[in-house]
Amino acid sequence: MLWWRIPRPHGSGLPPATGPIPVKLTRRQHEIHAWLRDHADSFDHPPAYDELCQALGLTSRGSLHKHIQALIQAGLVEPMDGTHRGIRLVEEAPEEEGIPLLGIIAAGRPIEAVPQPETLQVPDELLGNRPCYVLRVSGDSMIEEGILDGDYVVIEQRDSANNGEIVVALVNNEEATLKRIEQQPGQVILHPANATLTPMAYTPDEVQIQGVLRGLLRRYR
Amino acid sequence: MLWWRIPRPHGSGLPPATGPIPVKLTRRQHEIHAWLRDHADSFDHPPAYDELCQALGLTSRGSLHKHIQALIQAGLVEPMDGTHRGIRLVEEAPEEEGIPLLGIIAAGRPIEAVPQPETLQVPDELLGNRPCYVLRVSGDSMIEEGILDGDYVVIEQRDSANNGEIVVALVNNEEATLKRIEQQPGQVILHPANATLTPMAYTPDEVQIQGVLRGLLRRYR
DNA sequence: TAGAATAGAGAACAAAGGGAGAACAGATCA
DNA sequence: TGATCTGTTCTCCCTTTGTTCTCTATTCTA
Repeated sequence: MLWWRIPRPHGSGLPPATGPIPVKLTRRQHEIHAWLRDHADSFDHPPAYDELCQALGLTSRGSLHKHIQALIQAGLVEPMDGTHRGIRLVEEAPEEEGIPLLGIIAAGRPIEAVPQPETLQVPDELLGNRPCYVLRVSGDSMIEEGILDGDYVVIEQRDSANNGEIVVALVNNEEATLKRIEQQPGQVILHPANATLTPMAYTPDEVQIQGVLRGLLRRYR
Repeated sequence: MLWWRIPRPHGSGLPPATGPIPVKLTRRQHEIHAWLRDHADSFDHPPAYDELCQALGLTSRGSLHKHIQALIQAGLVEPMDGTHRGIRLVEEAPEEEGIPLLGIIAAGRPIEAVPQPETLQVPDELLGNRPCYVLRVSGDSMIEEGILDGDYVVIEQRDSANNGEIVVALVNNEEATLKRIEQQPGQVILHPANATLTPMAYTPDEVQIQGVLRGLLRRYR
């Protein structure tokens, strides 16, 4: 199970559902609500009672009506005031804000974007003043700095860095890498922290700084 | 998220008059409460008496009822006023302040308490079900595990551990240390992660486990 | 050692949960 | 406009679930 928080896309600015906690629901009500959430996308129209009955294995609209009524009471389903337009879920309140996990960084390859943008709850202490993002580290190129395979690094978005800082650098517009940077007149050296790898030198225009390391998170399980 | 836990408002005690008291629970009641907390994740709905009976190896709902009633009395379980909605734990109100930074741990010395108790904002994802605290690491004894001088470690309060876990161990009631543990019949070996240090073996009664490493935070500046 | 506390089994019960189906009224559409 | 669809209301029924009881076995305690 992923341990970070996946934000819900908050599409329409509908009335915010002010904390209707599904805990008050009965088992069946919860089941139906879950079904609606999971299948909301597969309908081009909001499902009518009969469609829903069929999908849920019910024969009686009246039975379903009781459950939907409870969901409306709980603020999870939009009340339909006399209309015949199907069952619509109330848009979920936007999830607590976090820092986006943009992808996986492995030395020598472009940053591999994660399929769907997730966010990580990052302590304020690890953030700078500028916008930040999170990358998952793949590989051992910085192992001697205590940055291990699987760690999450908090990166402050910047296009320049001080010597000695650990940066996310884009080399030749294709390889992204996490390295300690040393900038000299005419050349930029990227130092790994792994005895089996050697520092690499580039011309300044080959290297583009994409951010500076500000924090690190690791989870043990 | 354990969605079926009820948040307990800490201003107005939810348990009517009894309050969040250190009520004397019997052994079995404590067992059942612990089981509920540990297995909360594995239910997608509050468990009914019958489910719980089956899980706990009971044949009689009536027997279970007595225990649950005691837990309700103790304010640990939400009273169900005539509903048939399953057993729901009362959840502690979310701690806004964060996790307490208890002190600094350096191999071979007692944990040095910080002068003024701070709290650290720790992502939920790094926390377990049990109470946690944070220690600042001093020294390089676990450097090869990527735990550096100055890192903050999130420790889950426990008095036992599995082999291979990294634990906070109190040796001879005076030295606290962060090490990987190996428990064998008759001896406990604490493995550092630093080539300049050697594993140390103790008798089981010399070593007291104070917690298990759950997460790590590092700040670069 | 007697009595109390703890723990469980199992029967019986009332109420809630969940569903079927009929009937109805307003909305929708041909 | 009339036929149909859709949400609503209602009544009846069975199952599930929490509760209450009594009875028994075990463990703890004065």
